[in-house]
Amino acid sequence: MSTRRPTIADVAREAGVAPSTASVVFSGKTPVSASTQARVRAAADALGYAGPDPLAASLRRGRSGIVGVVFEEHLRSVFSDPVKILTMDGLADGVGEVGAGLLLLRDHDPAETAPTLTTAPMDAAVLIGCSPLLRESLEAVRARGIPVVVIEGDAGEGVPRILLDNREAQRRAATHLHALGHTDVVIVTLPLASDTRAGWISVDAEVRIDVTRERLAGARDVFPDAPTYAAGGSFIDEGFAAGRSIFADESHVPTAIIAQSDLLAAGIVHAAREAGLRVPEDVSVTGFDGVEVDGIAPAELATLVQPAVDKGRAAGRAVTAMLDGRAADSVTLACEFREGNTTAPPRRGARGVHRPG
Amino acid sequence: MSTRRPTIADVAREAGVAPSTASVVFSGKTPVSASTQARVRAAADALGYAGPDPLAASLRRGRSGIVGVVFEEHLRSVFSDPVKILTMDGLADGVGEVGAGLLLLRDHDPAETAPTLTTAPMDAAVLIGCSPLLRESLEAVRARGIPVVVIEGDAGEGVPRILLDNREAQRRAATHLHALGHTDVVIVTLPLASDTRAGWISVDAEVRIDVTRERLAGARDVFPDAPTYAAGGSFIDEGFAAGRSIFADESHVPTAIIAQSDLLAAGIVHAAREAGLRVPEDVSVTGFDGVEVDGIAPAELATLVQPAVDKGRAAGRAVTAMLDGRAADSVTLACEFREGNTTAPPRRGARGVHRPG
DNA sequence: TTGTATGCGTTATCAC
DNA sequence: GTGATAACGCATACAA
Repeated sequence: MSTRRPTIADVAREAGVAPSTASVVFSGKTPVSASTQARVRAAADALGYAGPDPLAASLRRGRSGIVGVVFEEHLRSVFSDPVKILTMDGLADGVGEVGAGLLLLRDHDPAETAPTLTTAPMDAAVLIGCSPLLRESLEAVRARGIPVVVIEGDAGEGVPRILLDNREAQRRAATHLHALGHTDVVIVTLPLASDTRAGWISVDAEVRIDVTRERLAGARDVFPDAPTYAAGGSFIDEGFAAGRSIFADESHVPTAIIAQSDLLAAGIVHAAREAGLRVPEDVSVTGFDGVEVDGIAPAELATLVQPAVDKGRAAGRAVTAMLDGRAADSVTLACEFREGNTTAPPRRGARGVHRPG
Repeated sequence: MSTRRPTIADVAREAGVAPSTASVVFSGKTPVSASTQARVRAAADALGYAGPDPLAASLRRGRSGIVGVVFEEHLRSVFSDPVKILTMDGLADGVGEVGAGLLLLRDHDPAETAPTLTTAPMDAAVLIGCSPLLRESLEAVRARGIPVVVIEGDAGEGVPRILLDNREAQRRAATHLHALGHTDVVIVTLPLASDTRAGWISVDAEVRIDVTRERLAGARDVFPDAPTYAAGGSFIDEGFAAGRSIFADESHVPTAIIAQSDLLAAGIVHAAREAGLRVPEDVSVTGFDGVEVDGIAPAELATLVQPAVDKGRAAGRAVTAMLDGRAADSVTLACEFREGNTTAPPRRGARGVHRPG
């Protein structure tokens, strides 16, 4: 018994044909007579040959059939973020046309052996978000001549982007609050960077994550001086922590809170209830994303519904196009404001601007 | 200007060293003097060399750093199934230790170019579910000498399995209903096969999907003759359709319904309400999975909470072990019954009322 | 229709 | 510490 697996050369020898002939039998690229075909198959069976080695085949033809999907955070967080899940759904759909597999990647890898943005065998890459950190490795990827598409981020010149109208959309929510009469508003943002801690931030704090920056800008277009708390991630628990911090000082409770995600908003609603505040009578809350959040019924968040699935699908199409050698354009998708029931005019006797204590 | 990308050989030539030396500079496997190291790096920069080609490197070293995750259904369905998402989460965690990337695959591919179970460049495979259809391709994979682990399925001899105590768990729910006095029970199952249509099935209908079969067996251990409706998938809408069918005949409404998933159960609750039935006063409902389902509050499903994340993590660990050349054992994880508030003794006047106890 | 020859880009192994 | 060489396993252009 030979210790190594049989190769196509072995099969060819066993069948008494040339390696190229055997190869063609498996790929079907060229007509082969039924008799030799049968001989080759028989030889393959006899030897326990399982078909061409994917790695070798890929090397030879220069394509792996793999599209890398790169996330900024820890990989498992993808599966806890409802928006990302929807986007992946759309992406799977979009690349399905070209029939590629999706390889889940992180930007930099703690372990040594893992495939990363620079070392994964992929034909194209889709970045979800694009921090400055990621932008470096991206340079290497582009040097490899691999098509790249970015969802919600800026990867520089020549990289097609799939975007939302984050700033405009967030401004719409803020305008809605303003029209109701709110002036005493607190903003709760997504993380400022991939490694920041939660807490109150100053007006001129540097925001390294695009989505966060855009949505913040939209809110500040209407409420330039609103105190701002940056969360550590888009989780209900983070929103809850933010809410506790905001409601800690009972003598200064804002009349409205603009959260940059629905999960954050849900946590804030929980915190408000804990503090004995009614939503929206005592405090209005708006979210962002338009995902279904469990556990805050009968509250139904005022939010910006984003086309999460379409985002992924658009990215998939862009990748497909580039792989075909066609050009791909950037796309901006629009969010839709859904009023819900978590906003109302400010309560009577609202105090002045809330200050973090 | 050469039209092709530079290779490590080009870099070596440019730097005036041997290809092997240049290679070592990038891999760091062998000490290299600082000076040559610098020369090589400089040459790489000058040529715009982006590092070793992953495909070629993988071919040479026989490892791609990729773990394939295979699903029975359309790939995008993964992202709409809360249980699978949790399992993926755990899996990402589990393989993270060995630092592998996760490649999402379908078992058979409509398009030609996509990597499939048999053509993807992977070091190991994790199957989620294992239908007879899948079992064929699996043979080919094993022939390639690739370690395989199956979650919730049977892939035959020698393939480690990560299982739930589906039958026992479902029996526990059925026993609970029986103890409450129910005898007039309907079972709503998951799909019988990957392509079946929804509808009532006979007692001896063939069930090709393992999970469905096991859970059905558990329910029938207690209610052998219960009418059974097979859903077309684990969706709220499917449960709703099942419920409508069940409640269509007002003169004969069962006192309890055993659903094989929480999503199905949620749909059944909706259908019950639509039919003017109260849950649990008029009809009891049990689910399976223990995922949070939105929209049925204040109902809280009686269900079997399954350790979805642990399932994935266990699979990841098994893969890691096999990749290290160690043996991996099958694991059976236990579900926990959560009573919720959707079960109660059967309503008066129900056929065949039993005394509780 | 089949066979021949070559290269895809690396890296492991050994000698120096 | 560095270099020569030989695979890794396959697919394709081209000749027969």
